[in-house]
Amino acid sequence: MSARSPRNVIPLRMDTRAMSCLGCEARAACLPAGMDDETCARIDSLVLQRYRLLRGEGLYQMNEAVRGRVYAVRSGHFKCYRLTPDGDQRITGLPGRGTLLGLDVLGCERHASAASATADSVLCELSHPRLLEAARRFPALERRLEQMLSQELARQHGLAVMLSYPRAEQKIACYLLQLAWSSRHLEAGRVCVDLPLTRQDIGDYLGLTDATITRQLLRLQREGVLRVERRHIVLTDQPGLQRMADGESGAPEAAHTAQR
Amino acid sequence: MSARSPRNVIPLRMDTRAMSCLGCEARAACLPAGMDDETCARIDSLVLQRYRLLRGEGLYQMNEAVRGRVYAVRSGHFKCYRLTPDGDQRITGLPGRGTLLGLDVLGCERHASAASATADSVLCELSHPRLLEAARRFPALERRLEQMLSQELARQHGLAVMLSYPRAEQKIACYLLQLAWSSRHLEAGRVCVDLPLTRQDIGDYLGLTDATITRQLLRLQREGVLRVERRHIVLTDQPGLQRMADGESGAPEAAHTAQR
DNA sequence: CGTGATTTTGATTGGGGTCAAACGAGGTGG
DNA sequence: CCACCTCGTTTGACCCCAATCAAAATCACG
Repeated sequence: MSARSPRNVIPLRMDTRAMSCLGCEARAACLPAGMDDETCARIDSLVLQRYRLLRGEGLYQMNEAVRGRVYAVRSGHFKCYRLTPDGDQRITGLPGRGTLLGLDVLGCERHASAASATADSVLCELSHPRLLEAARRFPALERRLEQMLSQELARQHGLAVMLSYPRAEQKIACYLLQLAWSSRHLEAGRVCVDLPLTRQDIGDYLGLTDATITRQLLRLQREGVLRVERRHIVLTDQPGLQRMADGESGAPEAAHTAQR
Repeated sequence: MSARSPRNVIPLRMDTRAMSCLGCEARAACLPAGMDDETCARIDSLVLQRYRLLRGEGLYQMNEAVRGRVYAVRSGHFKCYRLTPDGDQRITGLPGRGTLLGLDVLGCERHASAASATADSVLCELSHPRLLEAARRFPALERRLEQMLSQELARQHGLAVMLSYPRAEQKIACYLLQLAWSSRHLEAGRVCVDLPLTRQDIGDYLGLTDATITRQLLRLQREGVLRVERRHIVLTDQPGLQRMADGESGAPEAAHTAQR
């Protein structure tokens, strides 16, 4: 009902380099991307507070009053979703490390979607008006802000494309590739990803059901392009996965499947 | 292959009030929304040129170099889409009157999606750098620009929600309601809309096929919520259509279909 | 070690895709 | 004015994929 309760507001020590933007692991993907330490420190000084949110905790609810805040994801993952009249959630985005939350409500009075953490996370809270004011004074920040908005739009376009794929296999392959693209950590030479969501949530995101997610993942494993270990996925054949995302089925039957 | 060919660049007379932003029919939905004539005239002076595009003509192609331009739709409709490797299009957005095109490529070198007119249209071309510079000088414009970006993001969220509806009926109902919301012209007391797209394109937009669009439209007609006359649709029972978009089927069998 | 959440698995069904043909309207040229 | 062509729409038959419902299994956590 109410906003995020104050007990979750854990003011982390912000004086150390590690806790400031300077030593942030998301620095390269966040507002200060590509900027020198001096500019980065200026951006850091815009941060009002840093929060720690536990998996499952909400940041804001649907229809909650907008408070002129923008949040940067320092670590963890979030989901943004709307609740339909009949009670199930439709996910509108999955902001991860370095992403800004709250850019979609500038002219609005109330949030059109809710946001909650899908993993233990740390957020940096900024005042939206102060951020804009700073942008006006520092052109580099202004350009970066525009770029991030633009990226966000492009990301949403990608989501629309993914959602309109006809086959479940394509959607999941595409989703996994996206994850692999952002979280690049290797394991025995293979790209591997940790799913930040339950099967249920992945299903909501892709317009499928949890049962289908499970089945398709196992199918992809059977086809030999990846290995599933609960939430941990090892991509053993990334090009093959890419081919599936592009719509080419496992069986190479189609010699000339030009559709249009 | 190449950009919009120069012969389509029809420099319309811009000196008259009717052709300027002051007398534009999209004024209330475009950049100068809510501004006085003086500010509106300033915005008008930012317009480099106005183009007339015929139905089917392209504005830019995928992978075309970005030229630092932003386009405002003065009249008509556009579709933005990506081509998949196997040749069919995935529509990422359907900008209409008053919308800005080209906001999604600020930090990019090349367009990730193509744009073309789905109806005879008039575009206003602006220089992106000059627009931003003007925004810096006029806070009202800056706020409006942010608001439009924000709106665009919210629109995309709505698209994602629509695409993840499980049933074709819901998607189409939702799409029609969106159309009705923007184009409000009445006919014998009933809201009616003219589809700016072919069945094929609507299908691409909603992740369905043209055959399904046809069948669902006729089904909705049989259910009595609308009348189909080629591209012209009369909504005879808007609340009923809304109920369908919300997922409540025609048959009121479900007393407690809580799913989650 | 029990409890609830998450994941897996199975059997069944229906919605929408696919393919193909027929139809209709608008435009062009003879 | 009509023949012709093309594009968009309608319609039908068939089939497959993913939803649904339900139960079992596994994991996470106190």
